Formats: sequence, structure tokens, C-alpha cells
Amino acid sequence: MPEFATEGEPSQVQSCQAPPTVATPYPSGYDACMEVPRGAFVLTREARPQHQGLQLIYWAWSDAGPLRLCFTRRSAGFYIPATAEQPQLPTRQPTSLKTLTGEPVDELRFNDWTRLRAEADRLQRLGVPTYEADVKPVDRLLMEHRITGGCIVRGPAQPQRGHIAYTNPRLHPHTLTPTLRVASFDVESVGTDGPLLSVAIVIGEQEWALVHGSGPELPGVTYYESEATTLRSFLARIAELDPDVLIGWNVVAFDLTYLEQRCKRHGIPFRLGRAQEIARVFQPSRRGAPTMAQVPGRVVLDGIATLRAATWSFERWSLDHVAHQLLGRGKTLDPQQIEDRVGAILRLYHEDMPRFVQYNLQDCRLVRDIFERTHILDFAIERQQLTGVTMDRRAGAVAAFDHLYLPRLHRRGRVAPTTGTAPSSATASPGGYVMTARPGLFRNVLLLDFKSLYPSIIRTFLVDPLGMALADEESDPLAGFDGARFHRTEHILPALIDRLWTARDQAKRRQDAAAQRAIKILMNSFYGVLGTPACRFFDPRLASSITRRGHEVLHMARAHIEQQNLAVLYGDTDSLFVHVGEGPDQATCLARGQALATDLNTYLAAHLRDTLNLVSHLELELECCFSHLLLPTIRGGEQGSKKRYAGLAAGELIIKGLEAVRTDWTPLARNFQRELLRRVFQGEPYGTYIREITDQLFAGHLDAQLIYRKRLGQSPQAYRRQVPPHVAAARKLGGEVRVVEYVMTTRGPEPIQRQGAPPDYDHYLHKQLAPAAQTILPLLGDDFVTLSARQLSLF
DNA sequence: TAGGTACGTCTGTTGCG
DNA sequence: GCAACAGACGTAC
Repeated sequence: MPEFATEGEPSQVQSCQAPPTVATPYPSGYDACMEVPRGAFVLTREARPQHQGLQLIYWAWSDAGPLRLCFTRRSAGFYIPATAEQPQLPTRQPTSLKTLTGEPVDELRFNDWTRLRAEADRLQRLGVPTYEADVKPVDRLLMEHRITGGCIVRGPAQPQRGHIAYTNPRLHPHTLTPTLRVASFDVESVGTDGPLLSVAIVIGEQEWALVHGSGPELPGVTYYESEATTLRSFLARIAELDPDVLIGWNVVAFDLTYLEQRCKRHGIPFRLGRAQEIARVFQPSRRGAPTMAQVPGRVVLDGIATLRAATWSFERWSLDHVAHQLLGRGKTLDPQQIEDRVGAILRLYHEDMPRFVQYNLQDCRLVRDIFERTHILDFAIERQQLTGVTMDRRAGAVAAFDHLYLPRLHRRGRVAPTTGTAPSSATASPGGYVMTARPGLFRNVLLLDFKSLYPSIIRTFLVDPLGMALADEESDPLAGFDGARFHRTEHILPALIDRLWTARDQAKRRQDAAAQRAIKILMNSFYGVLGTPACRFFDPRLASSITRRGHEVLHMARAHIEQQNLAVLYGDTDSLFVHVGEGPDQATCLARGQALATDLNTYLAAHLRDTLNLVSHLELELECCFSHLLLPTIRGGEQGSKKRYAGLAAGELIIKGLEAVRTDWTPLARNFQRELLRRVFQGEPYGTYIREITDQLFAGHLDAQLIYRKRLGQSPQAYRRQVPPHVAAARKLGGEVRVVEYVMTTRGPEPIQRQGAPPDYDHYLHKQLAPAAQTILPLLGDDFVTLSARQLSLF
């Protein structure tokens, strides 16, 4: 039998009573057989094959200390059509479940995952469709209990050293916010293969440094005479401090990878997990894939990955740069030492132990403070609470969708396809609609945009995999696009969006930025996953029914605005730029924009009610009013450009897509264009400025701004057909290069580490200053060549 | 241990005369 | 010598 309740039956979860009050820290003399319900938050999960079936192990936080929840003798299953004749398997059982298209299914169960996969693959090859053959037991167990993060644990508890163990406990969902113990740590070593110098650990205000070698007595510092004893002591110290979360900078790909290797070298088991369990690091199987760590009982959060997941963005992801941006302070090394970081650290280690230790500790403090400042741990907890995808997983949009959707599907007595088994269809689905801008410099332009357009379309137009499958059972199905039709009452996603939308509004009211952000990202990911074959519910008709509806909505809004004799200058996917024109002041324009948004929302709601009998959840908002807006042409042409503009709103300079916001343009061009735009919008003269900058360039005063910075999508040697300048520069460095910084010199592109020739100022005039200026000046009837008083024709 | 499409611009290479 | 194209990168939404 399936583990989850079928349609019409009360589920295990629903039948449980209201969660009891959460237990206090467990008293001494605690009776192991007493079943005290305990609030917990899942930290890590793991499946182990055993002779009698699978063992599922979850570590969880509780206010009484860590919990180890062990589920024994578990089996894993998947489904095949009941009509499938092929497999005569002893484990085949009939069920009351059906596929999305209404076909009854039988279940096959297995004691181990490898056999399950092998059988599923074999059947698939024989043409027998399988269902949910890729849902892992560790995930399924939580999913079917509707547990994402917080839960109530009930069952016989056995106090162990450092944790409480449960075997086959009962779990119920419960919302709680854990207070996690976070350790920031950092390794200093001689390169990636050389010996360990030290490891620093910071928890709150407490600091420790474990140093391989000797030195003066310093608070918190312990010296060890061998690398092996340093490593052992580090593992022992972590066990003693027992953090729930390990954080660092590039912590998995560097620190954990390095420590595991060094431990292996000395034959030391890498017991970084709780209860002395072994931690493992998995190196990426292909270029670009992340390094993974499995530390039983402890969540490993890399600062870079966690910030990225929360949509933070920085030009460079070095700890020093990010710390300066967020905290206004950086690492303790002098700038000139950064070039030879390993050398500088070694010198400190040999010559100035107190400063060496401070340097090591400073990295830990910076990471701790970045986490504090950005609240990304709150974000990570919130995301797990919403999606059920554990905190340390980087991308998890598909997993989050499964976690939320599958249990709701099962409650309706349906099972989902195995990922990648759906028949592939040829029709691709389009993305957003982008208007060609009317080029020019404009006064008073309203920016209106639809708040979470795609989620609001899913909610309004009932876009849903189940709803699409059940459309035939509906007497008045709602038409989508590319042949899709949707059931008007039987669906899952619209209600899910509805719930999240309400939660986001609540988060907004209580000013919970982490929750707001997590919810917004989750809602927006729903469209994305329906459009990728990596999702089991992938169907171009679903994606099209969202994006093509978006086109329609944007066109309707534009037409309605133009009927009021207002010009729509530009629009992209969910936004409209509306020209109010000279005359009215800012306040009048803003009021006009508000009225326009309200009017449109009313109009759209009435239209959808009258034509399709739908309740509109579309919500057009006034984002801002640009006092000045510049819409450029495409380079050297007359036609308006897309995805590129600059404007001034509430005194703030907003630039999209232009050279000034592109990190592959030099600081010279970016600073220059930004200042030029500022002057244009503020009505200040710019001719003199242009001449000054060009003169300074040739005088060598701007040499610090001439560095190009570019990522390499592949290894420098892998570029076969073409060798662009950044690759040429990277090749001069040798070895693997992921990001190259180079200067265009009179001898061609040279990496900054090996720059010999002087900068080619003509190159920077032609290829950086001129194009950055020409994006703007022709719209004002001006020209860079005239204003710079430089000859540009040098060929 | 897999969210999407649309777009502009640059550089080097190729095809054509 | 020049236009067209492909490859690469970064960005908007």
C-alpha cells in the first residue's frame, strides 16, 4: 500500500490532533519509554542501504539538543499501469491510485534503491511507463508527512551522548523557527595541496585558532606540533562545540575538500558529523557543477551560494569585495599583498604569528558578519520551511515543486510521471513579450508593472498540470494556449499560489524581508520548472499558457492606455513605460500613475469576468515615475533598442542593460557613461567633461580604470574556432582560468599579472569611451567625435 | 542533489566579389 | 574589403 492517504481517506497527518505544546529541555532521569512530543527542525537527511531494507536517517534541531531520527526497514516504490502485462514481479500490488490521465496503477516495492532504479529503467526500455520512480525515499517520507522543516516528533526516545535518538518515531508538521548554533570556520594552508597552517573557528563572540607549529601564547590559540594532531584536534573541537551549521567562504569547494584530503593522507577518519559520523565531500562530475558536502547532523552553508540563492549579486565574489560592499571593511592584508596571497600568508606565519592568527580569525568574523547583516540564515530557514528542500541545497526549484505538489496530487488519488518520461513535444513555448522602444529623451514617464505577473496568471487562468489533465471532465473548460484546456475547479497550483500570496502579504506587514524574498522567488520558480524537461510536469502547453497569456495581458493594457491618448514608449514582459510629458510636476504624475493602475485593474477584472467568467488576480502597480528617461537606439541604427534604458526617478539614477552596468566593460567606460547620464538628466553641461576625460586618458591618469574583467565559459584551451581577447589574455597566464583580468596594450591583450607593454589608449578611446558616449549623445543631437576633439579614424 | 526566454554587443571567422 | 554569421558574455525580466 502506498504510504500516503488516498482520496477520500483521512491522511495520517490530517488525522493527528492539534500539535501538543512543545517539550521543554528534557529532564534528568528521563524515562526512555516516555513519549514526550518534541518540536524539531530537520537539518540533514540520508539514506543507507541495509540488509533488511533502507535506513533513513534525519538529524534535527530541537531545543533539547540534536535529535537523530532513524527509520528502519523502509522500502521504496514506484508505479506502473495496472494494465501493463510485462512484469511478473512478486512485489506488485494493486492500488486505488490513478495516473493524471485516469489510468489505474499498480505499485512495485523494493528494499533497495539500486534495484528499484534498475527495474524502473528496464521497464522504461520495454515501453512500460513508470510513475514516480525517481522520488527518493528520504524525500518521500517528509513529503507525505507534509513536513518541510519544522515538525513534532513522538516516540520512545533514547538519550545518547550529545543527542537524543529516536527509532521509527511519528512525525507531524509543525511551524517553528529554530535557533541554530552557527560556527564560521576557515582554513589557512600552503596552497591547495600544501600542508595545513591553521584552522580558525568563530561562534558568536567566541574565537579559537588551532595552529600547526609554534608561537607566542595568545588567547584562544592552541599550537600543535604535527599536521595530524592539528586535524584531529579540529575534529574534536567541532564535536565539542557541536554547531548545527558550518559556514564559510567557498567552504565546500575549498575548506572541506582540503580538510578531507589532508585527513585521508594521515589516515584520519573525517568525523565532522554529529555522533562522530563521517563527513563526505563529492567533487563535481562536470565543469560548473557545485562541490557537495554531506555532514550528518550539520548543515554546511557556503556564504557565496547562500547569498546567490537569496538573489544577492556582486561584481566579484571574493570575500574581501563582498565584505567591503556589505560591511564597509575587508580582510587585513594590504592590497599589494593580495597578488601573492599564499606568499604573504606564509611570511606572516613565519614572522608575525599574532597577525597571522588575526588574519585567519578575521575571515571567520567577516563571514559571520555577512550572514548577520544579510539575514541569509533566516532566508535559508524560511526557504526550507516553505519548500522542504534542505538549506544546503543550492538550486532546488524542481525539488521544491515536487515537495509541494506531489502530496497534494496524492491526496486526490493521482500519481505523477517519472521525470523525463513524458512524450517529448515539438512545440517550444515563447518567453516574455518585449516591445521595441521609441527612442529618445523623455520627461515624466510612468513605469507600471504587473506584480508577480506569472504567478498571478497561474492563479487567475487556473494553469495547472492536474487541471489540464482533467479538462475533459469539465463541462466548460477554460482555454489556455497551444491546445491546453483547464478544469475550472479541480486544480492544485492556483490554491498554492493563493496561499503563498497571502503569506507574502503577511510577511510584508510584519516587515519580514527574508520571508518576502523566499516566497517571491518560490512563486516565480513555478513557471520556470513547468518549462524544463527536468521537471516531471514539464509541458510546453503549460508554459505557453502562462507566457502567451502574459503577451495578451500586456497588449490589452497597452491598448487601454493608448485609448486615453497616452503614449506607451516601451514595455518588457510585465512592464509598461507611459509618457506623461512636459508640464505636470512629479506629484501630479504619480497621482496620474496611481489612477491609471487602478483603472486598468478594474478594467481587466471586468473584462475577465465578462468574457471568461474568471476572477482576476492581475495587479498592475505604479513602480515609479521617471522625471527623465533615455531610450537608446540599437548601435548605429534608428530603431529603438530593447532591454536598455536609463532614467532618473526620485533623484536616483536607474540604468538597465547599458554599458555602465555591464561588468565586462571597463571601469573607465562605466564611470564615464554614468557621469554623462547624470549630467544629461541634471541639465549640466557635458562637453568639457568629455574633453577632460579623453585628455586624462592619454595622459595616463586613468590607467587604473583600464582593466577588463571577464569570465571564461570553458577552459582557455577549449576555445577552438575563435580566440577572443579575454581568452588570449587567459592563455598567457597558463593553466585553468575561470575569470581573467586584462589590459589592452600596444602588444595586444595582457593579463594584469603579466602586463609588460603600455596601455593602448587609442583602443580605449575607440572601443570604450566612444561607444559608451554614442549610446547617449546622438539622442541629444550630439556626437562624441566632435565633443572629444579627437580624430577617431585611424585605420 | 537540472527553473525559463529574449536581447544587444563585441570579436573573430567565413564567404563573396 | 566588406557583409554576414557564429560564438561568447552578460543582462532584463
